[in-house]
Amino acid sequence: MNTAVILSAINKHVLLEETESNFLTEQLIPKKLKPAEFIEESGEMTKFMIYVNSGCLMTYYTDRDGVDHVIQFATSGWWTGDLHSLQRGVPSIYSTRALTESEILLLPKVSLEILLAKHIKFERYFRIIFQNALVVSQQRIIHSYSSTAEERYVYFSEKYPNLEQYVPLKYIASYLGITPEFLSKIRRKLMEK
Amino acid sequence: MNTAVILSAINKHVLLEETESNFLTEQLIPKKLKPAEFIEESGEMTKFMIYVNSGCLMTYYTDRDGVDHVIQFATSGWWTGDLHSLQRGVPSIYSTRALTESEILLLPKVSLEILLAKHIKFERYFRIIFQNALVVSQQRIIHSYSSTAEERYVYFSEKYPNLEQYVPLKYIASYLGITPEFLSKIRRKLMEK
DNA sequence: CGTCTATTTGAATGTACTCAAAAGCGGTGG
DNA sequence: CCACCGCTTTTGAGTACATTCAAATAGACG
Repeated sequence: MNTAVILSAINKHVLLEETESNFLTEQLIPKKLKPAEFIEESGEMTKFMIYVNSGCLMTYYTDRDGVDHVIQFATSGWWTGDLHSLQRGVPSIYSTRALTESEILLLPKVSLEILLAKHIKFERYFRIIFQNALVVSQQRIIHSYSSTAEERYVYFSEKYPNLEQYVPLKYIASYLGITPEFLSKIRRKLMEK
Repeated sequence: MNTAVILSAINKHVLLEETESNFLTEQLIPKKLKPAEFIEESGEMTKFMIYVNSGCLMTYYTDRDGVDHVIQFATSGWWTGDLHSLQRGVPSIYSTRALTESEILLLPKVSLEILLAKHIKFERYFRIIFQNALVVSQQRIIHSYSSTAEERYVYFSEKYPNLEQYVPLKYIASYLGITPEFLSKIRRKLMEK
């Protein structure tokens, strides 16, 4: 496992100096995950940001009725984790686990803080990352309010065509905010067309 | 109208130098809005970020059926506007207008870029702002998926008790993702309790 | 092959929407 | 000061979208 991928991804947004690249590389903790393996469980303190090098992870929230709600699928090139827990030092309300064999890089909270304080470029990088994520998140809200479940599903499968191959449908249903049974009915209806 | 409010708000996150405060102050364009007055219309390029000094604005999206979907109410101390349009230079899909008499400060796109490039503190400030907004946005998604319309309304009125006094119910319904008729029925049901 | 989990199916139900109409409410002008 | 206008909110009946629950079927893995 190496850090070439993340460095080139970051360099699309900011131009890192040699020292900055090196510093980041030293801080990152590589880790491999097996399918279904947890990297973060709700109730725990979040200790790092998670960068996905390869594979696919999902982050979900379990409500008071015990129902899971997937809030994000993270594939190669995505950051994931619970920002709120990380920043405020409160227990996380999310769990994150691998859906497939995955290679990830962990950036510990302290390292992130040093990175942000000492190396200006990273402030810029994360500002851009968060700004983009915010735009996407707001678009998701709009889309969930102005479309039917069927439209949301069609949109989802067009946007993430490959995800469907290895993500169980029930998690996709959860991400779309519907029950697995209803997703099944939507899919049958679409097949018949 | 003055900039003391915004400066002190920013200083809660980063410590601005005198020169930085001054530079920001010079860039900000104060503006007063009357109720129902637009500051941004969908289809136009977004030219600035909007800081709300006083009053209340709302940002909404009009879907292909002509239905409005409120995505944000911005009261004193909030930033609003269309980040996506601002950053990418594409026409905005959102409209923003005042709900009450409001005083706002406009930060032009170019000024923002200079601010970010030349004054490190602002990268940090906006990184924090966007990060917090992202957390809130994700919580809103979760809440909209794991609660009924009634629960969402109760939560909303507890979280923004004052908003209800001057925001028409139909916009609150829109923000909650329900029809005005249904909100009316929810309210009656709650009154009867 | 058996077991466990995911997916599908169907019937009954519930939540929220649509449409149409009435009631309320604030402003404006005669 | 009241009548009228336009807009918001309420009401009710009928409907549609999505859920629940129970059970059958299909797939994956040891």
